[in-house]
Amino acid sequence: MGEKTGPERGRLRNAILIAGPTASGKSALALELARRHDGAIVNADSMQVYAVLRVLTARPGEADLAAAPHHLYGHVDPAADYSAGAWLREAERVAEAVERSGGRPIFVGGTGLYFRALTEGLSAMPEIPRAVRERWRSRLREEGASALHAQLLRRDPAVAARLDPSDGQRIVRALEVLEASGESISAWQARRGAPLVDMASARALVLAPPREVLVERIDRRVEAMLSEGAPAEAEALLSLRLSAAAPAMKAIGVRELGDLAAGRVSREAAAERIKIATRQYSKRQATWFRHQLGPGWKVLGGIPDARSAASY
RNA sequence: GCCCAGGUAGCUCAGUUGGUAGAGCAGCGGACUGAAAAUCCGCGUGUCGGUGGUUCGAUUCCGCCCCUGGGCA
Repeated sequence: MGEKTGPERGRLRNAILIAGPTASGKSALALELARRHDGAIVNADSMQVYAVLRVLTARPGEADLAAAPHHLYGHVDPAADYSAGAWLREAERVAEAVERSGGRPIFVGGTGLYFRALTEGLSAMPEIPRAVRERWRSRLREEGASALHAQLLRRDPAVAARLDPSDGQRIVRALEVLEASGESISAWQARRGAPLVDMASARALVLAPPREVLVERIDRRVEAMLSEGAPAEAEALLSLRLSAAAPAMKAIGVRELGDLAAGRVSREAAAERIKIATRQYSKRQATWFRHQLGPGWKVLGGIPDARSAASY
């Protein structure tokens, strides 16, 4: 809202933040910390918000949900438009409710951008009319990224210069914001949003286990998912016949298990492709956390256990 | 045992009329403000099966050996 807070200090004191790549042990650590600090777990993962995908996104199961309050898990219709902005608004509402009731919010997830939103704020952005968004996206599909980059170069040269001509997604974003508001996206971004989380009083942990450890845990997790209903889950999502562009459709495993269901690949091959995609994803996450998190984060170089959690 | 095909990057393969080799995938490094499990950028990581020979020079040509697949016995 229009309230005046300090430029850097977030409103929310004493939050706990746990970031880390897939399969690094975030959820278990969050549960342990929730137990010790009367915490309420708040999801900071862009895929775990979606209904339907529980196994495939490694969302907490029944036992975990019963052990501590959990928020923002599986509550979004996979057909809905969702975004970092929508998530931040929900996170703010939930965190304030938790705080009012005397609990302590514990944000857990693997989406770096969501943590940045939390700790640095997100600039206000204009609403993009559906027709505008659809038009630029379809032009991207039909004309390709570099044609739209040329467009952007004409309309907003400074922003175009900063974007790679192949980066269709960001080019389209710049174009739709410009068209919807008449103002450059760089002008919107220059007006920094206020952070929600006060880093000075927060405990911020980022998990960074050795790569080999992560790879091994990923392999095991994928096998477990396959035997715990992931194929049926993917088919359930696919049967909704959503646009291929819907974010939930991009969850790792959906495409691969769709191919399996259609008989285009063997179970073996599908498993291997899911493992590879997950490894690549975890690598991008690790890079993000290595370089993009602000100051004040404590790096944990291994898989946390219940005992070591006492010192966090 | 004989014949044929093949042994080149982690994998699948291309190539060098003799001047120490390159694609895809995998992998590694990086960027990141409302699709972020997204989107994008960069990087060959190699006793060219082994060993002798010919040659100024052999992964390439020749001999022998080893391994794999197929065929004949």
